[in-house]
Amino acid sequence: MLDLKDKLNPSQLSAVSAIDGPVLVIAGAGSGKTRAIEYRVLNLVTKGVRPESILLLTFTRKAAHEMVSRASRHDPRCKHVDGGTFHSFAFKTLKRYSKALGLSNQFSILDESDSAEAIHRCASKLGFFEKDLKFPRKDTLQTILSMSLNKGRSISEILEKEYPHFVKFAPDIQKLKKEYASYKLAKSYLDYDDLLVYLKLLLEIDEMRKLVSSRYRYIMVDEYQDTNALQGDIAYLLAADHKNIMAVGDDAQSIYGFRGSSHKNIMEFPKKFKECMIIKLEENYRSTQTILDVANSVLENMNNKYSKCLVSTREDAGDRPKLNFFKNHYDEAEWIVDKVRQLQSEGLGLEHQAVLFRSAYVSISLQAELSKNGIPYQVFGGLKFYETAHVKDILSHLKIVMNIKDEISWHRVLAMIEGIGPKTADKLTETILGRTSLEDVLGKALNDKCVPARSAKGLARLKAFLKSAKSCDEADPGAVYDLALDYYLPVFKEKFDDWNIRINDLEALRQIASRYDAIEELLADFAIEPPERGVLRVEPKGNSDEKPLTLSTIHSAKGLEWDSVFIIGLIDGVLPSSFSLDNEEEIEEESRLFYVGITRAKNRLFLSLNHEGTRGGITQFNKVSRFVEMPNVQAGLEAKFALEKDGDDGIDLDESDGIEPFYDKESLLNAIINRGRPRF
DNA sequence: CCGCGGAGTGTTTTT
DNA sequence: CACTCCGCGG
Repeated sequence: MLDLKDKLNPSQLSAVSAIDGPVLVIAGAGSGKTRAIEYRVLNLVTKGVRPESILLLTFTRKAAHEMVSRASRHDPRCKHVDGGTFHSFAFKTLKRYSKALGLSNQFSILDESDSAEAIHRCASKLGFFEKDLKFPRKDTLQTILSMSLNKGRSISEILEKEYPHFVKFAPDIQKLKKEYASYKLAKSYLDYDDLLVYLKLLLEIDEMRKLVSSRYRYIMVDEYQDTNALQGDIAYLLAADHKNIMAVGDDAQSIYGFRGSSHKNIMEFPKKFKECMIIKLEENYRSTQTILDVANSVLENMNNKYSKCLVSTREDAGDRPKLNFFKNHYDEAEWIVDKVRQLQSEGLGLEHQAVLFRSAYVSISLQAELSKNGIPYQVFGGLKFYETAHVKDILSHLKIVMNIKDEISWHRVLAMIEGIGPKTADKLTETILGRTSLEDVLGKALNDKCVPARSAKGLARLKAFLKSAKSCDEADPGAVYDLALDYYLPVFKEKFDDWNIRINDLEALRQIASRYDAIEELLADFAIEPPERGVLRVEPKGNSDEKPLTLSTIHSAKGLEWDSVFIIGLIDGVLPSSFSLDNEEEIEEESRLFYVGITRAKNRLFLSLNHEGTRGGITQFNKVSRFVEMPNVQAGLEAKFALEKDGDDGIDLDESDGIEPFYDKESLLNAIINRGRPRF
């Protein structure tokens, strides 16, 4: 019934047919990796493996879902395959077995800013902000602690490398680390890192590991190059007993070094699993050869050589990727809008096109231009929806209904009330935490005596909200949400000048909330796998049924593909990011990022930049990305302007293709003069 | 002790 | 430019 030979090449086939034992698949970009995973799941299930015993760890839940649903089309049993990110798997597993670690399973998840808040409280308690030294800020502290964990380095090492000016605080931060850890334990809080740390601890208990690995007999880990040491250990532990593990990855696409990931896990996989089978998927089914030529050149120019050289299986060479220079970001945005429209009129729907960028802010003027032209779009990456102040505000109200021990949320909710500031909120929170039930809190802890008179009204409203929320059906998150919104709305309007814009988010959130069966699930999902802001921000002005154009950071575009891809902001200081410029390793990561961006394109690739950068009101000239200037890369592109020395060697100026980039003589001159001048 | 206004700072990528 | 920190008036 399964005719695998027809659908797969020999390498894919061997990956798919491997059933027991460790397998490492090195899969180049566009080499049909998703397809291999899809068919392997299918093959396992067809061979009688229970789908529930297959665990598919991927980078996003979307990716897991995609592979599972494709496999399910061939065999509906595949739907029961378990999958998700390391973090969501950790959450689920800890919910189940937290008792083994002596933890309550009623924990709340702290996202990054909650965690920073908690760290701030701990640091204040230790008096670190009182000394008139410049102790690091809470976000910096959070980053330092998290980095130390994810990179497996001591706090001193991290400080020396990344924050040399803070080295003298190493002992204090060490103390803070302990304080923060015990704080979290006391409050039943887990931050993102704890999810992994505790999962690893759990799996190190022989009995528990046996339990978990008898449940999951077949482990598959996608994007293995982007796992960090902790995740590598978890993968190892999951498979330690049965050795049925397949890791899939591509060392050339490792782009999460900043989070402690490294392709080391790929390198070490064969050492950890001795008889491991190694399979390479090298043929590229996705892109035209001209696109791959540029991608290959990017890799060639790196010091860390990658053996890979992508070869297209496609007959058509395709158009040469284009490089366009624009005077400023308005022109760039306008041109992209025109081009997108043009492609659309040629029959290429918006859903087959994508605009990619290094950092979200680069896309702001494009977003404005798209809206102006009624082109629907969705943005992936950048500031998350759930990180905005108003969303965090309203979620805090739901959190305290669910968990009266949630100190951070209580504090946030109380301090919003008129007349209650940080101090009073502290005091109130403290008395609240001594109580065991919400009734108790409403009756005794929250009384008017401890707040100024002008806060009485707000406090009474809060109590009324909590009372009705508690009596509300917990299985109806929509109803509870409405109550919270009712309460929060006046506060919200007072707090934000731009509330009329932000209110869209709160309404979108209402829709999402009503889709859940329990508030607890909603809150967990929001912390661990939050909806992308973009999904909610589809511009409604266009034709309502039109599928939107994708705007995405390159990071968030990982694993995806489009017919036509625009990569904007090819500026030194943007891609590569200015933060990476003094560090060889980081620049290499940036170039892999460029590589990932390029290899998303199937048929058409447009690179662009604009020269008129603005910084603090002063106009500066942006210098073209060093990646584009690399010799073979430039040769592979059809550029609109020959810059500087190159003359017209290998550059084809004939085809104007309706593009109107421009410079007048003077600004071009300026651009050239300013080359080499550091931007920051 | 709250909350406002001014000054100063650092500014990416994600679970 | 947005967020945080600081100092002052109420």
